[in-house]
Amino acid sequence: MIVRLGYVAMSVELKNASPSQTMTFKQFLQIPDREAAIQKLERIAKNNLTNCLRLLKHNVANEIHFFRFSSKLIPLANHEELSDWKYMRPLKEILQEIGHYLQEHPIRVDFHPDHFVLLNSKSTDILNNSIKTLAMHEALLKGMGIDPEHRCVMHVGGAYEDKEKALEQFIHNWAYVPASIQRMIMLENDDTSFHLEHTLYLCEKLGIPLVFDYHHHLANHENPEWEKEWDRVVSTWSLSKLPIKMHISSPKSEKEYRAHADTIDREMFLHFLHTIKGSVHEIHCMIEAKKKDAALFQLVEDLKGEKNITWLDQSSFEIQ
DNA sequence: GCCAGTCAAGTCCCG
DNA sequence: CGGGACTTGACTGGC
Repeated sequence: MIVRLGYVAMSVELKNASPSQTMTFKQFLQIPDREAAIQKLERIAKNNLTNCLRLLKHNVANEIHFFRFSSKLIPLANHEELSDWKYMRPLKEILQEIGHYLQEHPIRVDFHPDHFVLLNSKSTDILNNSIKTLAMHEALLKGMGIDPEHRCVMHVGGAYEDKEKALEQFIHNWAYVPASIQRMIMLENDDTSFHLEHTLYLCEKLGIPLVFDYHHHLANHENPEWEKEWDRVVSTWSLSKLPIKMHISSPKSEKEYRAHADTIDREMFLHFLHTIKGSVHEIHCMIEAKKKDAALFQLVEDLKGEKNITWLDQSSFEIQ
């Protein structure tokens, strides 16, 4: 089984390369000239995308083939007071530049909008805003010339005091989600409300790939034996052009179990891999650690010399 | 130049 | 039912 490692959004190694610089609405209102304020937003967005390109180059230099973009690339893109702002126009060139770079240096890229994007809300306002935010993600991918299919990881959403009802609400709302956005989505089991079986239920019913988060599963499960459902998880990827992906992180501490540690616990990761090896040809593991790319490099160091592992490059290996 | 506080979002918890 | 915590990185203001 081939394993490729990726990391999230920003680098702790590459300096002054934040892809998430921002302006709050409050700051926006403090600039008296609205045009000037919008130009500042556009400068920030362009700068964020330029930093994304720098991050991609950093990834290529380190043979990393898997990367999650920040979802904060365009500050206030979805704000209701800025609905007249055509934010995509000034970004066309830099997006194309990123697209060209990705054609020459293929890296699997995707997004993970933060959990204010809720597809199972009963409120049409929240649902419509969520769809709007997803449409922004779609536009960014298209601007880069990337097929948006299965490029956006989401959580199921709010529990709203009744998880079974909340799951049915997701199915109900799904019909109102444009088809092009539906096909962008992957669903992840979360650490407080919707565990693996909940998420599988939706994924199987709606044909959505499931991104298994091992740490979330340890924090939130009904049945601890995820292995029994693993084949079902793999099956949700059968229609995808992309290899199965999962999230890997380690608890910060026993007390702050759900919080992410700086780095990845080697033993936990190896245990997981040995459990699933043979079930798929290739798996992509997204490292979600405080230390971002440094945690990935650390994990690679920690796995060096491990028997049954043959390194393919700086971030990929084959495990027997 | 560092540290504490602020900001944004929707949900959830507590009183 | 209302206010604060939660979460995360960026940013601001005070010293």
